[in-house]
Amino acid sequence: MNNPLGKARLFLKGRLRHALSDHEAALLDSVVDEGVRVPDGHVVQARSVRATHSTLLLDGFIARVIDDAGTRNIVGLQVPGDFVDLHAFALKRLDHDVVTMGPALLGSVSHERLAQIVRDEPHLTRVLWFSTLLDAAIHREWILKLEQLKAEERLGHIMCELWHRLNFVGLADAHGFNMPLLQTHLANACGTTAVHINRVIKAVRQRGLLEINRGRVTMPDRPALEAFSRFKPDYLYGEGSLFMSEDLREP
Amino acid sequence: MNNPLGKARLFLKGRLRHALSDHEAALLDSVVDEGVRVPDGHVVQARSVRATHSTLLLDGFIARVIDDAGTRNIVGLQVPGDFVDLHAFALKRLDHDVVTMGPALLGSVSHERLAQIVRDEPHLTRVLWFSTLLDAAIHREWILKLEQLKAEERLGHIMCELWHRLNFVGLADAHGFNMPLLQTHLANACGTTAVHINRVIKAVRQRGLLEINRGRVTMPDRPALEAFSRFKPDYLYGEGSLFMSEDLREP
DNA sequence: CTCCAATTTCAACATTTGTTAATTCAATAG
DNA sequence: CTATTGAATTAACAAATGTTGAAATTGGAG
Repeated sequence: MNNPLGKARLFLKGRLRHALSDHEAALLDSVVDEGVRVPDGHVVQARSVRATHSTLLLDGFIARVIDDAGTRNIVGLQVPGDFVDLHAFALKRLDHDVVTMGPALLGSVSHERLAQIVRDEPHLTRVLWFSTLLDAAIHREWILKLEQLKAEERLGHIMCELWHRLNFVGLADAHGFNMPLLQTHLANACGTTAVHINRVIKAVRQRGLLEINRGRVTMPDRPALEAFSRFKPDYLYGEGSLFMSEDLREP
Repeated sequence: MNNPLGKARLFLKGRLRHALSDHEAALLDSVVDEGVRVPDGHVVQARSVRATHSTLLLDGFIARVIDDAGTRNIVGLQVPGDFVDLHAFALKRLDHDVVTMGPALLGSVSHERLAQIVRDEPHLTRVLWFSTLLDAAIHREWILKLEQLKAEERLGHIMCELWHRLNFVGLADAHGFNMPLLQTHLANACGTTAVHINRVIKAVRQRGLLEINRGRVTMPDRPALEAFSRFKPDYLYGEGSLFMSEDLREP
């Protein structure tokens, strides 16, 4: 059953969780320590600081943040089940900060343990590698979104993405999801200003596509929102998607 | 000497080429086949098609392209020495097309060989993993650039990035570099239109910061251009940079 | 050389987004 | 309950970018 109650049970859930053997799932679970609760704004891994551990997000939201000349930019978002700074295992120093958005529960794995896995578990290594490339695929979709979409569509797109990612791990419902991000943060993630994101939120609400208020996102007609935002979930490599790497199953 | 004349000699040059032992450099070199010359617009790896090989770019330029609703968007650029679709080894199917910009020379490695490396060479595996995360770091910087910079600065930023990446592999000179991208392509990579990129090229030329014409990029005052574009090269993980992972040296 | 096609350049106008500043609303401490 | 603070909302105006259509330039093919 792939250790369904383990600390790492959400890792790659909805993607290719079944690519892990029972042994691998148990091993992964055993190297994650007990979760630690941290408050809003906690810096999980700071830019340019030598990393010795990597963090599995067990509960809550995390943003990848780059502060530059007084402006705070969000270059990525992570949801429960994401190995948020596995990148730091190979890079050792990150180019950005990893920061909690709202309180969160964090599991930690030492890089010594990860190095053992790379040495002894080639298949699990490929799965871990895969999970970091999933982040890269999401980065590319954000680039695409920023290059070709207007602010209204960008907002819709990011909300659709979050719904799907949360749905993989069982945290979305038919009408939306809960999310601690403020309008300022949405502006930072959409490459626009707080004033403009407010205009845009109002506009999509009036279109009947999306409602956002105090921690709750409501999607009255998600298919319509996805069409409006030109959102297609393939790049998330979910189970059964066009791109999913079923080949990783074979150890 | 890390096999200085080998096919893979440009791989990670300027970054942590010295992280590879002679054995690893020779091994990497041995798994790359003879280079194949391909023309402009050649699709190295198509979106959603099962990949069986990964490609090392030996000469020329390559773009990561996502076509969507008639528009062609460039979500990444690759230069000689880049393992352009190593991502496809772990993902198996890519979310984007990998396309040559101008004629190019391509080396190829089968995924069977890569799987052997992952099984038998944990340190080399980490270095290959690192190289894909370098792409992710560049993706994040593009997101940052698109979120916070105006078109003039975006253009300057992307040109500074290319200069540094080409400089790592010895293909930049003091005053600029050669590049086959047309104004249309620069527009596609900056998230703007061909008409506007033309305005912008004119503007930065008049500022005395950058000249672009028929395949040649000239930077009369690169430090000034970098300041104007808010470009800082750390995220490229070059030798001696803030973020470079010197720790990967230890096998 | 001449012609042709692709690329670059330009102008006029429309739309989107940024900026500044003020106002309203919501949550919480006391 | 009230005061206070942070967040959300709105308005008016400025700046950046998109759109359309045309003209100029360039590099090759013949």
